[in-house]
Amino acid sequence: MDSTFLLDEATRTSFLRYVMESFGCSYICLWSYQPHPSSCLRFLDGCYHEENSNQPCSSSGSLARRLFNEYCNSVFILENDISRVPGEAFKNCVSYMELNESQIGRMATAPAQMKFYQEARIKTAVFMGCRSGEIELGMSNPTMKNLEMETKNWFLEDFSQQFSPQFPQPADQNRQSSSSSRSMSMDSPEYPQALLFNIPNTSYIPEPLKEVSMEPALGPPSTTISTPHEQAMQALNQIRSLNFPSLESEHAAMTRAILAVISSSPPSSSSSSHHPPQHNYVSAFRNYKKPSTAQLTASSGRQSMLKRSMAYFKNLHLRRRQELIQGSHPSVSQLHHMISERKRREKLNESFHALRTLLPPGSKKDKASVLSGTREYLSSLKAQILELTQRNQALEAQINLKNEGNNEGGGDSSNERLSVQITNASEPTPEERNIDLQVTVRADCSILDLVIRILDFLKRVKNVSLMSMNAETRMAETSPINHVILRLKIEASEWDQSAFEEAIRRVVADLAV
Amino acid sequence: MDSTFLLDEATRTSFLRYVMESFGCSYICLWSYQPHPSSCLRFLDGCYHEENSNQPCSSSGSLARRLFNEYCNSVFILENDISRVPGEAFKNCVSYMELNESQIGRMATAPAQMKFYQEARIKTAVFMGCRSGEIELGMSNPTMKNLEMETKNWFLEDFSQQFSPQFPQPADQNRQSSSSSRSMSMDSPEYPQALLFNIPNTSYIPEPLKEVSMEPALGPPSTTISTPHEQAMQALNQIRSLNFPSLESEHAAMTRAILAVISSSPPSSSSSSHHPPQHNYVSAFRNYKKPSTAQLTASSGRQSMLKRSMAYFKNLHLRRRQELIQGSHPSVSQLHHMISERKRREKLNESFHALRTLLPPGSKKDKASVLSGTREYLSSLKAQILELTQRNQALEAQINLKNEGNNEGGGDSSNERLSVQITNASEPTPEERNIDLQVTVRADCSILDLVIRILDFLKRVKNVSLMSMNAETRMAETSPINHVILRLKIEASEWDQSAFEEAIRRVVADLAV
DNA sequence: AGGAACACGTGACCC
DNA sequence: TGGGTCACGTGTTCC
Repeated sequence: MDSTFLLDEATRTSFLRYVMESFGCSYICLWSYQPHPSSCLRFLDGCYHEENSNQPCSSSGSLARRLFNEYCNSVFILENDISRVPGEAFKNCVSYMELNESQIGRMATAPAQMKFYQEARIKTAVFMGCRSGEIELGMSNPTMKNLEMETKNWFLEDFSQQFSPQFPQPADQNRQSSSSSRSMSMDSPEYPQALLFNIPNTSYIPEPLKEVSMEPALGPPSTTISTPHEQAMQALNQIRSLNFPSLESEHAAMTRAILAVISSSPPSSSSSSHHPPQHNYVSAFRNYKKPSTAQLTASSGRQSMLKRSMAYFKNLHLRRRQELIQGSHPSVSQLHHMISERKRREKLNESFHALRTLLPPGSKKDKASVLSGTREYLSSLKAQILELTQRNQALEAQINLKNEGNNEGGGDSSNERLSVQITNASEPTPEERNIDLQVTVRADCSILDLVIRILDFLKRVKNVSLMSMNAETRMAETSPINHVILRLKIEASEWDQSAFEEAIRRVVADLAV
Repeated sequence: MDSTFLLDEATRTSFLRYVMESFGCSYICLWSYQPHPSSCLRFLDGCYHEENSNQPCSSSGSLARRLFNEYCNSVFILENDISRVPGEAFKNCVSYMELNESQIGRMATAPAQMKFYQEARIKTAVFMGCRSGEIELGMSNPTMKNLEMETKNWFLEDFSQQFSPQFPQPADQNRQSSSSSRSMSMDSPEYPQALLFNIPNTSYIPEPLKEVSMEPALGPPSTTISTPHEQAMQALNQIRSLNFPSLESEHAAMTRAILAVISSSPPSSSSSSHHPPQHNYVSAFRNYKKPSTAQLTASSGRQSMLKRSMAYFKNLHLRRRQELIQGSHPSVSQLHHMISERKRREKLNESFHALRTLLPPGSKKDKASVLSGTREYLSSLKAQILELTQRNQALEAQINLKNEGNNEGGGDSSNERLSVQITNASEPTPEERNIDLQVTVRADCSILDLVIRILDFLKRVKNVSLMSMNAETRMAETSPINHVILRLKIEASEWDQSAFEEAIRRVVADLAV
C-alpha cells in the first residue's frame, strides 16, 4: 500500500475518492509518517463525504465536516507506551486493523477526532499500516462482508501476513468478541441505499442506463433471510443489480466511471467534467510496458494499481453474485487465490527483469528472447570458462612450479612418462592459428636437452614460429617432472595437428627413458 | 494433427468417436501413410454413425455401413498426376480441405467409396493432411459455421498456414463458388436435431439433466431470421441451450461425458460403463506435469490434446452465443488469438525446459526457481570468468615481465640492442646459488635461435643446470624485443659472475645485428 | 488491421 | 486441506 503514498497528488486524490465511493465509506485519510521534528503522523490526503440525508446541513459545511478538517490538522506523535489511532497500525506494522464503534472511541485521543467520530456516526474504522504511514478509512454503515479482503485487494502489496490480524486489542470490552474482526453490530439498520451513497445520484452514470435504473423498486423483503450478514449482502446486491441491469452495462459503467474520475487532472471538487465518453483516457493508461525511465518506485507503480482496480471492479459484481450462491467461502478463497497468483506473477516478472539486466545489452527485451538469449549467453559463458580454465591451467602449471616442487602427489592427471598436448590459444582463423604445445616428461632427463630437442625440431619446421615459451623442472616424489610449454604461431592454411603432435612425441621419445 | 495418429489405440478410438459426436458428423476416418509396398494411404481408425431415423435398417448393419466397411478396406495409392480423395490433402500438405457434395462425387475414386457417399447422403467432407497421413470426416447435415476453425481447433498443431486453403480445386464446377470454403448448399433443410444426433439420446447424459432435457420443445419458428447461416446457428443454439439449461450444467455434463468416454479403456462398443461419476479419471489426466519419461512425441502429447478438448468444449457454448451477437468475425479472430497464444506459451515453455537443462543439475524444477537459479548461476559464471581473466592477466604479467618495467616509457630502461643481466634469485650459499639470467635482444632475430644458442652454451658449462626458463617475443614500435629469462642453479664454490655474463653476451652478440 | 507480447483471473492439480 | 504452481483463454496495448 505504500504505492498509494507514492502517487502524484492529482491521481492520489482521485484514487482515494473513488475508493471511498466504491466502498461507501464516509471518509478516508492518508497519514504520512514524518520523522523530522519528532516521529509523528501527519495528514497527507483524504476526504470526507457527508450523508446528505438527515443532517441539518448548516450554512457552509456541517459540523462533522468542520470537525473532520480539524481532525486532519492534528498531528499524532508516536509514542511507544500509548495505544492510539492513528499510529498503532503503523507502529506495529499491522497491515489491517478493524475497529468497531466502542474501540475507536477508546483509542482516539485527539479531541477533534473523537468528536468527529461521534458526529459523523462512524461505526467502523480501518487502519492499515505500511512503511510510508497509515491509511485510515471509516464508515457509518453496516460494514461490507469481507471488508478486509476488499480493502487489501485495493491497497494490496504485502499480503503475506496472516488474515486475522492480532493487533493489541484493548483488554476490556463488553461487546461480543467473536474472534473474527468482521463482527459488526447490526442494531441500527440503515437504509441500504446509503451503502453506495454516491452511485445512484451522481452524474457519472452513463446516459443509456438512466432510464431503466429505477424500474424494479427494491422488491419486497420476501424470502426468509437468516443472518444479518446475508441481509446486508442481499441488499447490496439488490442495489447493484438494480442500477446495472446487465453485466455488460455495469462493466461499461464502471469503466467509464473510473476513467472519468481518473482522467480529471485537477483534483478539484468532485463535480465537474462529467461528459467525457470521448476516449481520451490517455493520462494514466498509456506506457503500458515502458517503465524504462528508471522510476519503478515500488514493484508495482501507479499504473499497476489502477489497472488492478479496474480489473477488480469489473469482476466485483460477478463475484458478489456467486458469493450469494455458495456462501462466503469460495469468495475469500478465490480472492486469496487471485492475490497469490498476482504475487507469483510479479515475482516471475521481477526475475525476468533481473535476468535481462544480466544479459549482454542490446538484446531484445521480450520475454521469449530473454529466455533464449540467456540460453545462448550461458553456453557462451560456459565455453569461455572452459577455454580460460585450460589456459589458466597451462599458465599455472608454468608458474606454480616456478618456485619449487611444492604440493602433494598428483601433478598431472596422467601417469605416463611422456605427455604431449596441444590446445588452441585463440580462435583459429583459416590462414593462421596460435597453439599451446605442452610437453611433460616424467623422467630424470636434462630439461636442457629436452628444450633443445624441441627447438631444433621447430627450427626445421616451416611456417611455425615461436611466440613465447616456458620450461621448468619440478621435483616429485618418484622422479622429476620436466614441463615445457610453447606458444607457437602457425601460418599455414592446412594444419595437421595430430601429425605435428606425433612428430614432437618422436623427437623427445628417447628422453623419457 | 499428427498427434492424433500417435495416440494409443484405445484413446484414439474414444477420441475420434467423441469428436464425431461433437461435430455431428456421420463418419470419421484416419488414413495412415505407409511407404512400404508403394506409397499409399491405408485405413488406420475411424467409425461411422448411422442416422437412426429414416433408414430401413436391415438385419445386421445397413447398406451404408457395409459400404463404409468396404471403403475402409480400400487402399489408396498415391500418384502424382491424379487428384483424388483421400490423398490429395496429404500429397499437397493441405491442412484443411472442404469438399461439397458434387466435389466429393468428382474426386472419389474407389467404387465403394462413391457408393458410400451416396448411400450415407454425405453432403460435406473434410480432408486434413499431415505428415502421418490424412484425417477424413464427413457429414450429411448442413455444416456448422466455421467448420474449419472448429476442426483445426481440435486437431490443431501447425496452424501457421493461411486460413483459406488454396488446394487445387477441380477446374469445373457449376455451383456457386463463393470464394469462402464455408459456402454450403442449404436447399435440403434437415431436422436441426440431426446436427447433434447423439447428444439427446445416448446414455452418457448425466442423470440430473434428463428430467429437464425435453421440456421447452423447440420453440416456434418465430422471430424473423434472415440468412440460412443464422438459421442453422439459431437452431444449433436452441438445441444446446435446450438440453443444457444452465451453463454450469453444460460444463458438468460435457466434463462427465468426455470423462466417461475417455476413461473406458477397451475401445469396444460405445454403450458400456456409463455410471462413473466416481472420480476415477486417472487414466488420461494424471501426470499433469510429468513428461519426464522422455516421451514428448510431439510438442503436445495426448494429455495436452485431451485437456485442450475439454477446455474447448467448456467454452464452446459461450462463444456460440457471442458469435450470434456480433457476427462471425470475432469468433475466428478469437480462435486465432487463442491458438497464437497457445503457441507462444508452448514456445516459452520449451525455452524454460531448454534453459533448465543448462543449469547445474539438482536445482528445483519450478519456473521461478529456474529463473532465479539462472540468475545466480549466470552471476557466478560471470564472477568466475572475471576471476579467471584477472588471474590470467596476473599470471601473464607475472611471466611476461618478470623483472623490469617494460611498458610505458620506451620498453626497457636501456636502449642498447643487447642486454644481459644477472640477479640472485635467492640468497647464495657458499656451495650453491640460484641466479636469474635475463637476456634481452632488440633485433629482428629469431627467438628460436636465441634460445638455442644460450642453451647450447649452458650445456657446455659445468656445474650449471637449468631450473626453469621463459622466453617470448614482444612487439615494440621499432623492432621486436626478444626476452629470455633463465633460472640457473650453480653448484660451484667459486663463481665468476661477470665472466659468465660476458660469455653469454658473446654467445648472442651477433644476433643483435 | 492484424500479429505479437503481456497481464489478468480462473480452474486444475500436487504436496 | 490449503498454499503453490501451472496452463488456459481473454482483454489490452503496441507496432
